Amino acid sequence: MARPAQVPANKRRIPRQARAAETVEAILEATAQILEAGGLAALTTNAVAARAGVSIGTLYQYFDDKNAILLALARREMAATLGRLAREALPAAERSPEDRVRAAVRATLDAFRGRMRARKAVVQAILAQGLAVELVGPVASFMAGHRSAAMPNLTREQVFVLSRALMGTIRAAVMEEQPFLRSAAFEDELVRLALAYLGAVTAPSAAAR
Amino acid sequence: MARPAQVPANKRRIPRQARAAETVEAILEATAQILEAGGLAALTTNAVAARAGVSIGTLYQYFDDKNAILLALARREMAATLGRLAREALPAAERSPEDRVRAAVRATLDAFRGRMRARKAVVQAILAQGLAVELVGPVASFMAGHRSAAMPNLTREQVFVLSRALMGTIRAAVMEEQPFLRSAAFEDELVRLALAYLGAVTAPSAAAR
Amino acid sequence: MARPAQVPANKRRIPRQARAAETVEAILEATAQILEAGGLAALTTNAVAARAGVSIGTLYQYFDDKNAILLALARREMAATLGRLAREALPAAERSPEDRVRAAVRATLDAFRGRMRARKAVVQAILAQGLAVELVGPVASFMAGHRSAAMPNLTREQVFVLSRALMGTIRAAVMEEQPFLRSAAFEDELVRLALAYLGAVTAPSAAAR
Amino acid sequence: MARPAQVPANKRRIPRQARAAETVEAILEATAQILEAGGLAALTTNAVAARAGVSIGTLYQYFDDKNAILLALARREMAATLGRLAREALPAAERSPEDRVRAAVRATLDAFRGRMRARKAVVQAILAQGLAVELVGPVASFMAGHRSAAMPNLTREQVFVLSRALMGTIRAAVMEEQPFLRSAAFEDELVRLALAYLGAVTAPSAAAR
DNA sequence: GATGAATGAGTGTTCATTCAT
DNA sequence: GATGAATGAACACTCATTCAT
Repeated sequence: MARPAQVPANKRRIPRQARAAETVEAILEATAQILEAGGLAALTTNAVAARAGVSIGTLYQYFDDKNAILLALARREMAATLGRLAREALPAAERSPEDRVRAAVRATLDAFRGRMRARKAVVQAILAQGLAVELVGPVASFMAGHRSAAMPNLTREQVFVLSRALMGTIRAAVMEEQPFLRSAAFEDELVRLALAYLGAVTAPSAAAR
Repeated sequence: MARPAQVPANKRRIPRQARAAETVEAILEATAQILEAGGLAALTTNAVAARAGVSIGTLYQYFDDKNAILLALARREMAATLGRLAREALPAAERSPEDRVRAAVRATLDAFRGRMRARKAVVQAILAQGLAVELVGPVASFMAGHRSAAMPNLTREQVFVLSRALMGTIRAAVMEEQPFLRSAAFEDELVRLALAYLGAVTAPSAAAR
Repeated sequence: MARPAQVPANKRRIPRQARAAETVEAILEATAQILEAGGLAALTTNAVAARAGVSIGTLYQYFDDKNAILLALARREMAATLGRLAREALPAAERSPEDRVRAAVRATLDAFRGRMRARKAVVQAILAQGLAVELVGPVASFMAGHRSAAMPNLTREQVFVLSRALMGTIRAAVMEEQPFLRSAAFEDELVRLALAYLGAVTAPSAAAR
Repeated sequence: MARPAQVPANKRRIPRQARAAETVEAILEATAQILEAGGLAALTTNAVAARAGVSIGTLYQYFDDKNAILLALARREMAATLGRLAREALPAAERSPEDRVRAAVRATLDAFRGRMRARKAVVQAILAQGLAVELVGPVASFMAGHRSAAMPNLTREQVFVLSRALMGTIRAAVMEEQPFLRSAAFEDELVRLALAYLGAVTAPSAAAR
């Protein structure tokens, strides 16, 4: 009777009490930890519930299925990356192009420096479901959007190439667990790559078919 | 690298007779077809055996476990890519830098244009096991090795950035099933990216820390 | 029969206040609706509580367990059938035997014509627990009792055969969702069956062992 | 390779070896026993496998799902009933109508005299899925078919009423575990019911609307 | 060598029920 | 009295792998 009218499109419970919010957080944290420790193969619903200190039933009160947990985690991580971008890259907007690019590169690198294996697994799971666009999209459009202010409009392919070249390289470094992931030299090369490509796009002399 | 013969140096039988080689081939082909049709989730050993027209027991006569099949398939695909590189990129070696880069890009693109889903699944499975280095390595070192002939020595990081930027971008296009994967515009941008980066590395004016 | 009041004589609260009675009614109505819409498989206590606009805890304040709800619903439906019989069959008592039989048949058919799926599910659930006697009993004894007034005393077996033949045929029509359930032809045949059997019992020439 | 081409429309294995046939039989027998002992509620796939002395995986090698086991059992029981009908009712064909009806009634009663609870559960399960027509149909059409030789063609409703009145009454006796199920008096009344109805249908004087 | 029947640990998921708030 | 978050036993089902034939 007279429900508070908060019930969303998806049928699962939305936490209204403090305890419930804590539970959701515990589940996501447990998921991240398990991914971190054992990768995607170790991620079972029972394991998540156990590590979250929650019964399996509770887990299903907040998430439709195993996948939904992964998705929620991915969204959370993406939101964190966007936040970092906003915090680090935007303030650099008035400075030189190089500074701006470097800020963006560093924000992305930072995003991957924390829980590598967890991120790896999340990324993997997301890609396996064709949800990449939904989740990577915001980050890419952020990059493109804020660059177009001082730069020629990039084509669809150019935005894609620039964002994926950077993220793909970082991703590879994460996946292959390259030792130089945290080095300044690696960051420098990424910046060089982005600047060079942007320069080539702006002055389209070469590389014409 | 240079393994003695087709199948791993493990305890399982190494096919010495024609029929055995056919069986192995049938299993690998069945695996590729199933991956292509249904992705990694559809790949069960029973399904592979059935499609290969072989009993499940026979399958285990040639492969230690499910993973070994995937690995063998990955090796086969990598070998094909290397072959393409050798065939397409090497003959272009005497021509302009752009031609050489374009040949390499096209060879890599070609490698991904066939069985996208199968490749996607193989790549996914391989990455999930941290075997990327072993398998991607040869391709990367090929690129680096043959470029250094007419080019300044690249640092470890630079080889990594160049190869992974290209492969990562292509990989992303495959994974996200981007419509422009087969377009000339996409190939052009990849070439532009590689040339720009190589140019920046050669003339290291900007982007120095 | 003549139970003191609505709900079982068990340990759970007997509604004494208006609001409580409404709650019980809401729960029963919700149960019927869910059975109607999705059958027995869709009947979960949580679904009932939700549709009744009541918390799951409240539901358990009025019913011992899920089964008790089903039982209460069954009793309610049986009471309705008995009421219909009393209303339709008794007034016909002074008329011809055929009229009386037809009135009884129609009353029974009517009882099944409303919420077929709900009835089906209730009947199913009841039968599954061997409670048929308790619930079908009253109806059967009604038929037998009121017929014996103007008719030779029937043996135990005969009462059983007559009542179950009619109810069993109707039940089968409901369960199999026969299209002619609502047809006049079907009702005619049921009447014919009952009259023929009654006639044969009265004039026991044939069928003697 | 070169499979014997026995593979049926459903994907599950059809037993080709003797051992396999035994396994299927063991599973069906276990199912009947469990139903007999504990009813439908006790029928879990694990219980069936355990009682059959078979692993749960084996069970699923021969049956698509739990339901399929029940269906197979139902079919087996129905086949038994049909066999009994053929054996008992057909030889009586040249004798009096009463003898023929009695033979049919007895065959049906016999069918329910064995494992009452198992039958009860099977019947219940079948009805719950609307498969009644498929399974009861043959028996009903047998009754109708062999009667029409010496008797007026019955309408759809009449065949239904006759067969379901008999089976429904027997079913009720089984479900309610009536003590007279095995008595001669009960059989007599069933015969009387069938004969009376057939007589009334043949001489349609009464029961016209 | 080949077969395929058998295995069983393990998975995701449901839902009746409890009890602290 | 009412709430709804939490519980966890139980379930149906999968699939990599073994081994007697």
